[in-house]
Amino acid sequence: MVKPSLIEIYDRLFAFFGPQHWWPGETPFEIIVGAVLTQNTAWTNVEKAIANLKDRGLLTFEAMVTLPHATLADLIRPAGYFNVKASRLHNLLGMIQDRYAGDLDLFAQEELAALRQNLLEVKGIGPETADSILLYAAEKPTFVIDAYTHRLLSRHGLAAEEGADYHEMQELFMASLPNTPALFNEYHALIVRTGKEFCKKTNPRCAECPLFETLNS
DNA sequence: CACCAGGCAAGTA
DNA sequence: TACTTGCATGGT
Repeated sequence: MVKPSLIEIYDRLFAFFGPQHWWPGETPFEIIVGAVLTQNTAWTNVEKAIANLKDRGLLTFEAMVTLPHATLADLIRPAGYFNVKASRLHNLLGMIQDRYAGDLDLFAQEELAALRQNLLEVKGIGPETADSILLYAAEKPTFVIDAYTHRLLSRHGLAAEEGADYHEMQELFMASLPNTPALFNEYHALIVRTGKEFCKKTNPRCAECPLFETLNS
């Protein structure tokens, strides 16, 4: 098997699926909330939690930052890990309140490296959640590595080994592609789309995947 | 019924 | 450093 380049993989996925219009959220604030809620959780469950907040008019920074823990936890219950995630959301909103006066425009104007550092200092925000927020809510040029990306690199023999860590995989993408937010946005979205559609453990459809022939050529 | 889903932190050796 | 475990709901 010949190892495909990351550019070739992108081209095949884009040709097959077309633009994905990510993140599936309407505002930067909704994207930030969704990024925490989707941690190790199916997106369909996140949608229910977001709807609970939205239906009550509580999907705003001001409302959520002051919501009692128990109330917030109850509203986001469908997303799972609700006690943990309520704390994580409050930790994150607290940091944005303290450092950026609760102003997401100000937040998004911060420099990439400093913003990433500030996000990672929040308890409950790891590299993937931080990068998702940076890329999709603040449009910073950073690449998101998630479980689907890990499987993709591993399956195509592109990961260093089974033990390739987050930073290594991120470097692989960022060293081989133009560092533009629009490209990183589309590429990650396409990887998730492909993973959901063709790589599920239950009912896999590998042979129909746009990367199948590349993989077996 | 068992397994899985767009992580992360804390504990153990 | 390298595992292991807790956190939890809803779909298949």
